[in-house]
Amino acid sequence: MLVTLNDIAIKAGVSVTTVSRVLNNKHEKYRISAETKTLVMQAAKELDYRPNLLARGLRLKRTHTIGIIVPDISNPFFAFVTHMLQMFIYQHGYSLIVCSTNEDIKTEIEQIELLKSKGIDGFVIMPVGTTHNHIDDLLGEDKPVVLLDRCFNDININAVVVDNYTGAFRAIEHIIQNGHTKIAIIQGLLNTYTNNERLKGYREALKKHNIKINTDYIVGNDFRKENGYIETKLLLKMENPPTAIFTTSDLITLGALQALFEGNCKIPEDVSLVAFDDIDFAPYLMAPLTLVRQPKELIAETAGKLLIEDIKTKGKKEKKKIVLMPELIVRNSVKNLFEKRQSQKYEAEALLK
Amino acid sequence: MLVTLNDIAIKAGVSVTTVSRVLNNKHEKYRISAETKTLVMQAAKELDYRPNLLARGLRLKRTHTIGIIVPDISNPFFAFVTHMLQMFIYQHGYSLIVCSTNEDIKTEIEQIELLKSKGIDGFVIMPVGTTHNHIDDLLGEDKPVVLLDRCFNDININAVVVDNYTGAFRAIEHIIQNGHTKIAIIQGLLNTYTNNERLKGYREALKKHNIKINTDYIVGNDFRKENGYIETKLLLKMENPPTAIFTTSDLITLGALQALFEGNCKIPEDVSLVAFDDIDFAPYLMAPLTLVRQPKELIAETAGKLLIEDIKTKGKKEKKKIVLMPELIVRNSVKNLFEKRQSQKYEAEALLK
DNA sequence: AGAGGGTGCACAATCGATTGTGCAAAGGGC
DNA sequence: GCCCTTTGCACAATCGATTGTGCACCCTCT
Repeated sequence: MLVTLNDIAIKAGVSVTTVSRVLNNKHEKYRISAETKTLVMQAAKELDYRPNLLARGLRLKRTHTIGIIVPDISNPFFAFVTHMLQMFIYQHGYSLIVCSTNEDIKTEIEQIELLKSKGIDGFVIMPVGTTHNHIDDLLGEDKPVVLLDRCFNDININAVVVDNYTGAFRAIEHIIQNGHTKIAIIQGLLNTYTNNERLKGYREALKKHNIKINTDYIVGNDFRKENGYIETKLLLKMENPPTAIFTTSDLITLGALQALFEGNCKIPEDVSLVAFDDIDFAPYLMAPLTLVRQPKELIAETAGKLLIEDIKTKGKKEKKKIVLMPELIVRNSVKNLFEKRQSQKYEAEALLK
Repeated sequence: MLVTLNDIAIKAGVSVTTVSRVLNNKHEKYRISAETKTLVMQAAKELDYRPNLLARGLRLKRTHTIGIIVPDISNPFFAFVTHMLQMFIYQHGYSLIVCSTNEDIKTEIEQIELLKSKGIDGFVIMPVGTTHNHIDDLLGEDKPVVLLDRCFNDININAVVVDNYTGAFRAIEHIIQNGHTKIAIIQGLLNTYTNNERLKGYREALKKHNIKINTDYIVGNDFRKENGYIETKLLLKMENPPTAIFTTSDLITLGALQALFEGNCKIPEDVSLVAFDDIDFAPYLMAPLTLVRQPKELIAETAGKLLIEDIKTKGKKEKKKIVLMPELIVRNSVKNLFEKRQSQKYEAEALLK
């Protein structure tokens, strides 16, 4: 078994109390003599003492552990954010428990309960869905919480999100400015914050440019690859298929690429594609992908800061909602339909001569 | 504060002992009357009791928590394996603490110490480097450990690895069979198990086909993207550049792609490329990538099974080293130099006529 | 009625660390 | 020499859950 305070106490010939006080640097407050102090330090070093963090956590009700609830850590966006967050908090003396929920609200609730039982100091949550009683409960118990990527507008809570609305809006507007009017969107999980905002951006952009919304072009219901694959297949089979597709997550994009590939559809010649979420390989795809990039590093670091601040101030500080701006990266996956018309015009003119 | 056994005891009018026994389903062993049992159950339900896992862990020395030490969770391969592992062990009632080491042995040692202090029940470790005193210590303390992806041949320990040697060997042989002799390898972190094996596969394949090894073609020292980028740039600038490059991790591949892209090098026309590690987007890249795929799901599941078995049998069972076979996926990133010669021959013949 | 056995539960120690309080011993002032 | 202060440390409770042991009480049998 591990070395305990008691072992040190025996070796140093003092009480457990004294050992604890020395090791916690409280020798001044409790007037431990310099002599005793070195004696204890010596013994501790020789025995290679490591505090039992379960016992300490039980006593102090602080575990220096943070829990993160993520929908799916195999999604590159979430994986990257998790990695950054762990790096950040580790520097501040915290460790991270990671829980994947597989986008299932029941699992999410269970995992949060489990983490509470483990006495963690704070939560970073990327919630599924739009109900949030379980998160309200956390707030009620004064547990530090930061929502990440997805949030709720109707509660006062720390949150770090990207302006999904504007991101989607700009993406769609970019497509429209290239002459498209038949634009499809493959949604992620319905009723998530991110999906709602992205859909709103899609709708508003079309509305602004007086393009009638065709609900047949609004498809999908899941952030995963299979969703992107199936919906793209179906879109391609439509009588009046879209000329451009907006995919709302990296995994959806992956599925869409697969379907387009199998259908022998060239991007952007046959179909234009714009994605939400950065994809590392985007520039090197058959068609370098135009996409909406989220500031991933900044998201993770901001969330980490917010949470640790909340823990240190014991929730006294006001809750903040921080909205970060995504960026549209234009590459070469959107066909310019005007140019086509132009060239057709030229060809026509040439014919007339 | 959370509800404790004591709260239930008061509400039910019995002792804490009895409450504990009822809730742990030990009413038979300790002869608790059916009456008392329902009384306690009622009270527990009404108060929405959740056991304090710190206290339980302290007492029982079991926390139902597993720690995973991963070099870099933002690496897609590691992220996927971590996700699968978490899913698997969660079904068995365990949760997962994730620690990234950033390929730093010092961090790795620290993290392992930390996890020990947290009283976790077992480790899954993807170790950095070739020294393993810290892991020997774990074995000495009878902590269940499973190595994953990387292992050491000189200790008796549970491990799940891929046959990196054969994977690399086949990849290089495939390149050779397409007529290449100037083949470069961009290595990952030196002296890691995976890197050593992959390098050995590279060497042996060349040797088998009587191709002299040019050490100028053996470059790189890190599994990250920047390494792939820089080394590819340098390779392209060589006086006598390679005609094919073997990248030994997905992030190295990403960096290499970037360098090739910037250098306006077409794959496979100008340079051939074969990668180790599956990349989701591989089929849809400008040149659909030929690569060595590792059975990721299987790796994770096997490791999970092995670890849980080891925990349940308290290390009584014999240690196993499980070697899984990778698969060479041939796409279109290797140029066939014979065909070129063929066509040159045809052209020459045509000229002669 | 008294012995013997079974039933049903509580006492108290334990895991390891933290901390308010109390109490000797030493030192100083008169 | 006596009282008071200061110094230096230990006692014991506490966090919440688990478990070996002990002990009333009741029933039954002789």
